[in-house]
Amino acid sequence: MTHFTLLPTDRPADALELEMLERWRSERLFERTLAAREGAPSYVFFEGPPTANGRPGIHHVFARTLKDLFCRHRAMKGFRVDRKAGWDTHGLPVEIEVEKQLGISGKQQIEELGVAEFNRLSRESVFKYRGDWERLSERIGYWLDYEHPYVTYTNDYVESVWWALKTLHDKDLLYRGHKILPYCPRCGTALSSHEVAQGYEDVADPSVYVALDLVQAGGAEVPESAVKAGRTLRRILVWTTTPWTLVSNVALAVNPELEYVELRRKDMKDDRTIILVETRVKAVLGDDFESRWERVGSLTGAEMVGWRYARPFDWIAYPDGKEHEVIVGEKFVLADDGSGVVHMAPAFGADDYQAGLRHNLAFLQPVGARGEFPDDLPLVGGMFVKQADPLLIEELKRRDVLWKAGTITHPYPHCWRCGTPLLYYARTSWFIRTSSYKDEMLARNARMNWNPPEVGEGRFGEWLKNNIDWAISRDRFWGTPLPVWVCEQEKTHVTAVGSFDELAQRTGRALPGDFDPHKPQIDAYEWECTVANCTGRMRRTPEVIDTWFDSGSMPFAQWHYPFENAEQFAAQYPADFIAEGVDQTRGWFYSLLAIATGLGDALPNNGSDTAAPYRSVVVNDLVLDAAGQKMSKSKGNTVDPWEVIERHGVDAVRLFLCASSAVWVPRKFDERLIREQAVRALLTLKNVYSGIFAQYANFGWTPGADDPAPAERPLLDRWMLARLATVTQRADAALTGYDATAAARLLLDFFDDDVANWYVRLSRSRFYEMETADNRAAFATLHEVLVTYCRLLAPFAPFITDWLHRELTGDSVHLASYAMLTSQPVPEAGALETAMEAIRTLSTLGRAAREQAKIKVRQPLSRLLCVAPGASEALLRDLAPLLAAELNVKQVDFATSGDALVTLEAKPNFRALGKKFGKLTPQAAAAVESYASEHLRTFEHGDALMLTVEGVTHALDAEDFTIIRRAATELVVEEHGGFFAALDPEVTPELRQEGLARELISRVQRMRKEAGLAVSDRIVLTVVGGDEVRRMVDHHGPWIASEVLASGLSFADDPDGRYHAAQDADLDGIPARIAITRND
RNA sequence: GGGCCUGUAGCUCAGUUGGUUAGAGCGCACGCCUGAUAAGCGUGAGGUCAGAGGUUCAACUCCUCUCAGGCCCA
Repeated sequence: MTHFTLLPTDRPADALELEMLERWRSERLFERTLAAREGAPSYVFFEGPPTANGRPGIHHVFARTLKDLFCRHRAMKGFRVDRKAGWDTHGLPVEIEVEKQLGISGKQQIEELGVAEFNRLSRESVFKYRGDWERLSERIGYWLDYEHPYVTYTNDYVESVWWALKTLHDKDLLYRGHKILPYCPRCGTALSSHEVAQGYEDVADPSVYVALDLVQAGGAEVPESAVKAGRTLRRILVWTTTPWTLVSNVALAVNPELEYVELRRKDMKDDRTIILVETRVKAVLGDDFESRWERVGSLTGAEMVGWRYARPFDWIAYPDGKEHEVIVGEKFVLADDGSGVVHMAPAFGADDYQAGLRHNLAFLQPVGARGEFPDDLPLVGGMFVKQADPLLIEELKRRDVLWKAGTITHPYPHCWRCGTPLLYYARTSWFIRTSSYKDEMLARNARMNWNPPEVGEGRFGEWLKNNIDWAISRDRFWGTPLPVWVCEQEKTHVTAVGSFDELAQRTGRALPGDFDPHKPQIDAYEWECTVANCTGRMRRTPEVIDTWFDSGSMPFAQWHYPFENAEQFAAQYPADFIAEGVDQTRGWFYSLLAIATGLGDALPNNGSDTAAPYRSVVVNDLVLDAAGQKMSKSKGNTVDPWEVIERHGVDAVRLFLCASSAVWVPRKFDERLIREQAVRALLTLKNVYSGIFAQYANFGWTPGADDPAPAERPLLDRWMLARLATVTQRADAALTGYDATAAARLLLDFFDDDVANWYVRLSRSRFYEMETADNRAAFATLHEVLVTYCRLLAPFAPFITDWLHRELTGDSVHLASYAMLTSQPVPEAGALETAMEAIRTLSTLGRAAREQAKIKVRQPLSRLLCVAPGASEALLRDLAPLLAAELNVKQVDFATSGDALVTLEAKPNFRALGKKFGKLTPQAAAAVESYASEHLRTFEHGDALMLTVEGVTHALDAEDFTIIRRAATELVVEEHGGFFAALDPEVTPELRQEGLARELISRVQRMRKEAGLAVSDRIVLTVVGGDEVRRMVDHHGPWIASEVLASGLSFADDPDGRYHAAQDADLDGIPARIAITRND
């Protein structure tokens, strides 16, 4: 006989999960699930590779749960879902980790250590945390092939990336440029826009106004001041938040279209004027400036173009042949802040640089790669530029050009890894010309199924519209080396190398067996320039590439395409599905798209009319702490996933993460809520299995041919199966549509509400008496429900569902399909669900009526009169016994319009009436509501009903209003939404007696329990009491005996003999004494 | 300053294409059950749907603005 193991109750939350993990491992279950789908159509998933240089946190659990969830669902739907793990192993994060470990900092110290040694340590460091990631991923049930991961530093991977870069180069999409880039002086490298995006922080910076002397205006020399010796009469006001760039000032910019004003002090102690943009006068000089200043004149920006001024610092000589100390007109100058005059330092600002090119301005760059001024500069020589600000402000004051100095708090980009404020800095860099195929990226993006859509259209789409070329080179050490060789004599002679073979060919000798494409080894490869008549040598450009280019290459590089696995890659591209956090919008989501679009038909299935490289993407938002604060180490509010999992089990954590709110809304991580929602839901599942199903099935039920066919089972069972089919279909649809939250909530609600709280509760007694048809029907139905529910829930809670599914069927749930166990359609399923819904509504109303009448459910009552609109009357009648039992009434009647006690009312349907009557809807509705009962009765009999409102006449039909039946009686009435339950509160002597019998049964059951009797133990029951008790026992004796498993029941005047238990009882106000003895 | 999201009961969240008593869980109050029992169930009280305008016969729902919070960008 099958034995269903009961769930142990007293074990830690995670004990069962740890057991399952061990089982999965020893069975190699993941591999078996893949093997089971051999030859099936593929559902392609790309794993975004985590950087294994920090411990995974709870937000990683979230993202990985989502990835796992949809992959499991599709696998159960019959797809083959390969899931290759991957590791992002290059880049600054790794280098910084090594620097920390060595206690060194910056490029210089790395070079002192030796790049070879540094990169050796980097390679080792990468997997310092790999164990953590693998253990946690396994623990949370994230199924991924960790035995064959792609690793971005391997030779194969690097070679594929080289191929991609060369392909882009051949398409003229890779070029070297000179641009102002955000630059981290500590790390010594430029950052890409998506890296910069991660590091904005509010900081206090100087806000400095300087007043610079104009020396030439409108072609004439500006006269000297009579008051201030050596100064001119006119000055222009300039604003900056980076005083250190004033050292490199070469020009001022005004907006030609803006109005500027010239002002002079009224007191004449100073005869000099100042010029600034009109709209900023009050902000700069104060609201009351008119009491102190007089307007000398106004002028447009255009008028000032070409004027000359004297720069604030004159330490650096201007190069010959370039313009300097001149006012230029630029439209990017705004009047929102400052003075409407912008100082230009072309080396330190993107706008400045462009203006410099347009106006042939001098280019001063007195700042080294470490962000320091040269040693020979006066005053601030050798200082880090930002630290030099206070000294420079002092110097401005000393020179009497400082107008005012304060501080301003504004967001400023910082290095996302080391926190150093970034400098905008002119650098040579390699770029991918992404802006040249921006439109195609947008077109592909529009074809992608974004969840939620607004991230694709808004956040990502808007950003793509403003796409700028991707600066992919990094002046660092541990990364994929840029496979570009440049002629030392002529920089335009450039060769991109696309494979290791090609490298060998170029150099003319085979690569060594231990060939390592990383720095510094790779830098030793060089050859003679092959351009005709050129005698230069080709040397590798020293940079490595942005690690985002590595991860964005994973679709092909994970297969070492195009050197190997072409067929496999073609079958695994593009991805059907990826999922990452919203922070990847400009990270991986972008790099995948930018690379795939740039490569175009160099990749299979990658036409411009596709959604490649990924068809669907699910974006999850942040995990906040319980108070809604962002988690951060500095706040100390991070959550250790291991601790949470140990406390609640990961099934509960996964369920909570999916169900608590839409995954693309930031969710608060509150353990209290995990307990309330997920732990409780799983507990109900376990209770129903152990406490109802397994416990009693073990008395002798196993699934088999003796079970009645679904069509033969009671209506309650058929309803349950109909619901199950509906829920199966809906959960499947939700997951197919990538709505994890809807699916999770649907499933949790279904089990709690429909299964546990309705089907099981109403069926409980059916499980006690074995081997009847009804008993077999109940077990078969509950078995099917449990098995199917395990399958539906398995993608969310893979542990407990697998344990249960194995107990129930002998097989792992993860080898099952996402479908019902048997799935024979239930006739009239929809009507049955509707009718049961009505019964449940009436049950609520009936209970409310009992509360209102203050009659407890144990006291039987004679009659409940109901109205249930919209449900099949035949089904309602068939279901009525359930309602009668639930409410403990002898009879349930459904009112019909013909009943004498019933009056009819019409409830208008505004939606339908609105279409007919438009503006007259309120009047029409009022008219409908006022219809008399008799009038409605004739309508029910088929008479037409015409309604005229203010001369407008329409025929009304059944859609335009709902007829509500009300019983005009003395009964206790509750109603809601057209549903109506009227309870007859009269307790007749017979009912009273039966109520007492129920009281007695209840008492005895409690005593049995307190006496420690098993549910199957037989007893002898003795009851002592007055006449009323005697009559009750006489009348209901057999029933009482069968309910409490009494083989003997006697009434006595006087207690006698020895009992297992005896007690005085108050049976609803009537004293009695009850004694029981076990009958062995 | 720009883009996107969010604001509904004490708390966490639902609320279909606008349709007239705005729902659930938790918590709370009261009660039931005692064959799921270190469980289970019911009933009830809680909301001017952030605020102000507008469109409409009708707005939690659509539009505009404001406020508050969040993410991303300048």
